[in-house]
Amino acid sequence: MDDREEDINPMLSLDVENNNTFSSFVDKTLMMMMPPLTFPSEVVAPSSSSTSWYPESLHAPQPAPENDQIGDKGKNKEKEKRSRRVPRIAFQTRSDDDVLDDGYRWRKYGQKSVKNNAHPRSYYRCTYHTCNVKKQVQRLAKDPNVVVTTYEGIHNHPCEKLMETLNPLLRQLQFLSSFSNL
DNA sequence: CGTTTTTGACCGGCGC
DNA sequence: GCGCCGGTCAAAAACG
Repeated sequence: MDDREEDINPMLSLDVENNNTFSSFVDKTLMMMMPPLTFPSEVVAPSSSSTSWYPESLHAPQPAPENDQIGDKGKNKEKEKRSRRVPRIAFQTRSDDDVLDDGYRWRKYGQKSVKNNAHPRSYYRCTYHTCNVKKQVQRLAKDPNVVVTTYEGIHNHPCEKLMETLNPLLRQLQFLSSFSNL
């Protein structure tokens, strides 16, 4: 059961310019709308790989990574260890605030300094019991005004805040539609 | 008093 | 093997 292909959605990044504009609104709305999807837990569960899941652009500036040709010196194993990479999404936001409110509740579980970066990187995990979606937040070494938030995994539960705002509306809808039943 | 943050320890992968 | 690096754990502190 291990060799499900995971190369779906390797990396997607958006750039959001201003924090107080429509694009910011779209950003947040996107974040709130994504989760209502439900997945079998095994899709979200195993994140055992400790390989870096950060976009290359966030690592120390290094020369172009050649091609996919990896060390073919001698016998290249070609084992292609198929690191079960979980879909990751990175958001860049120009903001003074490190934590943008995406509607979920997160518990911080670590913070590390980043090489070549004055600002640390913070690690968060979704607090919902069976949901181990993770995200990390850091500032760009160059241009510390930009906050990069990288999400890993897909929430297997609805977003509380979404429901909070949605419930009154649904109630209202229900109420209004009750008239058409008469 | 339950939950979250802080922070050094710990651990696995990788390059030398 | 050794040390660096990135990621996680967990105990204690902080918080509300």
